[in-house]
Amino acid sequence: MESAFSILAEPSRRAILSLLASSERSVGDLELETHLSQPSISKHLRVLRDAGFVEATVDAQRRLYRLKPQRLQEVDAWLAQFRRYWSARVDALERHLERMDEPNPRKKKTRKRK
Amino acid sequence: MESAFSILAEPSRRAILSLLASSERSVGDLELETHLSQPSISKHLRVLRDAGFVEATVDAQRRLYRLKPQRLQEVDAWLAQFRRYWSARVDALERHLERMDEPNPRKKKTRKRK
DNA sequence: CGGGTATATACCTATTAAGGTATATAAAGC
DNA sequence: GCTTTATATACCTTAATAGGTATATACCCG
Repeated sequence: MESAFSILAEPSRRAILSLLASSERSVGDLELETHLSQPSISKHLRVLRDAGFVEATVDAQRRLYRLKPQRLQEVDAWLAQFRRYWSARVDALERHLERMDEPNPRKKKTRKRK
Repeated sequence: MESAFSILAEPSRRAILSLLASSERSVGDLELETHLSQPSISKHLRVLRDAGFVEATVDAQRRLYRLKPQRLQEVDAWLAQFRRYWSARVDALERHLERMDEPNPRKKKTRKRK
């Protein structure tokens, strides 16, 4: 499966997701609320749907797209490992302790090249 | 500036950042801890540095790379708009209320094509 | 059924970006 | 000074992807 990040790398897709964050929308709605052409919107929605970021329901000729949060949660989860860098003050201690135990002896002879 | 997401789209770069999350490392350290070639590591570090995700200090021939959290915080901030989808139960109410006020009248005549 | 509306897709082209190999730069230490 | 170590960069080739235009599909309504 495509990584969540590679899907989100595309600015138009992020814009679409931001719009869908507030409520579901049709392709036409999205066309009006972005500067994108209709085929472009449809193609991005296809990518987002295949990747599990959105789902659609049929309303006559329209397709109503809405957000599916799981893939975005993945990103949130990946970020967890870095959050102590900005979350709380106490965590500065954690980082300090880790520096005490780095993988770099920082002096003396070195490893060898293959 | 390149979007944080496009930088993170590359799996090797995410791996490098994950390693740096625990402590700073030299290029050689990273080479040993990943399956990447040295030029590949250097090139990814270059991208990460230019994008502000890491910084380096000189230690003789070595360069010691460490994390700079700001760009990752950007991602965290962008995610904020979606967090109510998975954070608390109360937020389900929010979403429900928004659905009451969608941009789709969902019946009757339509807009015109240019 | 026919015309207009809504969305999806095919095809083409251009750009970007990644990996590989080779090489350049620079410092270490004898 | 020469050799080894550490990292950066150049060049090449290949693959992925985005946007555009044109067209297909499907539904609505009179």
